[in-house]
Amino acid sequence: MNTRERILRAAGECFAESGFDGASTRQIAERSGVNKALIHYHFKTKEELFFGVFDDYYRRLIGALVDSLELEGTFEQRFAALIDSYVAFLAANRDLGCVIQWEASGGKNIERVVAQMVPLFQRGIELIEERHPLTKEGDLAASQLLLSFYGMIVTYFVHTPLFERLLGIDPLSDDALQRRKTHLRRMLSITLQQLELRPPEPRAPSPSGTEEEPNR
Amino acid sequence: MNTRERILRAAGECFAESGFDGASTRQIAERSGVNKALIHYHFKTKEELFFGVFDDYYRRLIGALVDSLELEGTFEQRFAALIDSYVAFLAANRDLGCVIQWEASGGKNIERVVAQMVPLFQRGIELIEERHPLTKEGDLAASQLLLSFYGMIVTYFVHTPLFERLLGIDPLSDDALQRRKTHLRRMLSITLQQLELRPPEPRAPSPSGTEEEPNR
DNA sequence: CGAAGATTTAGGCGATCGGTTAAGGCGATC
DNA sequence: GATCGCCTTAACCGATCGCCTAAATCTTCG
Repeated sequence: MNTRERILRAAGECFAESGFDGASTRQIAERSGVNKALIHYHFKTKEELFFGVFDDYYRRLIGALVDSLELEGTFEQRFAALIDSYVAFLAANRDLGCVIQWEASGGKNIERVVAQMVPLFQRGIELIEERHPLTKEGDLAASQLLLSFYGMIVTYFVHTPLFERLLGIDPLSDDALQRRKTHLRRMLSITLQQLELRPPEPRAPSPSGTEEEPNR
Repeated sequence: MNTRERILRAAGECFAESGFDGASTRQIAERSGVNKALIHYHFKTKEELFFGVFDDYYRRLIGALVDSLELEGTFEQRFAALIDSYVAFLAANRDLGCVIQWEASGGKNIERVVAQMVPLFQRGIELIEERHPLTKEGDLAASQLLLSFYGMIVTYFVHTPLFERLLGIDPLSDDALQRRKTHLRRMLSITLQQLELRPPEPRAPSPSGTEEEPNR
């Protein structure tokens, strides 16, 4: 492993543990076993080092997700494959998942997260609405569903240290990961099952609002 | 508002934005409009200031959740009330939600998070298993369900800056919050609906495990 | 009032921060 | 062997960090 990769790897760990401000270049240098000045040689500034970690992460994440999107099968099978890919990727790159969490929650590099995530999310919303027109509005709107499954997945990995003490097991063990995947597939299954039906209990007290936009 | 409270409020904002290491006492002093040395007068160290923010947060959160747990009604109504309480609390205290996120993801104060969260989660698991024996194992285990709803809720608020650009609306507006609550209630409804049935597809190859404990 | 205690202030401490500098190794090319 | 370009090193810079000290100000009460 060359110097640049060793720095990137150590930087990912440090940024995940302490955030951008909290991680110091000296700490990153020490963990990667290189001289401190080498960080500023390979990456001009600490910020560009962060971008290096960040872009490398999204390059690999998007690669993994796109691969799973191209699989054949029913909608549910493809969506389940997407979930599995995300889970597998985060299980192998938890540090980087934490970095995104830091930035998405209001870091100064939020625009860089947005630029990567927005196309992914909008493609997901299109896919869902295309297959299930009921998700264009209502309490199972595609955007709400995506946010929910996104939250179910990432929280499991970001909060791993908490859940480890909570459940008394290692949430990243093969066994626990398999159970989490099975649960998520089941949640997907019962959600899609609802979308095959008309809304069962139209409690919404909006008698006039019955406008419909067929395809727009 | 006295000095101590102003410091606590500003500290919560700074810790949420930059993490424990990234937030500086000078920044906190400036934002709260007090002299820098006053922070070390009212709170001996930066760490104790953090604990002050942290404990104050959990004191109020647990108070809000316990209140909702004492409401009358069906299991679904009480669970929905719990979700609503959590959503309302995070909507009003997003900063502090981010602080917990930082620590739960591996901060140095993880033990303090664990001490507060474990009793809450275990009480939740007990309540679910007591009402729905099916959740004692399988792909809708109570722990998995709690983790999922926890993730659906907290991610919405921690990732608010991301979702704001994603959806083109303010996720903390009354309208958006109401829609999120409605969605979460619907997700709860269709999940509990599954628990009223025998597992529809008993793929689990455990034919012997049919023990039942009626009330215990 | 005046003593006593609580609160607030300016200023400075050593340590660490991100980043720079100038001087080496070191292999490839001529 | 000399030269060049890439990589690495120790030493150092000004700025900022958490924290402390001593004096000033405010509050309380006999």
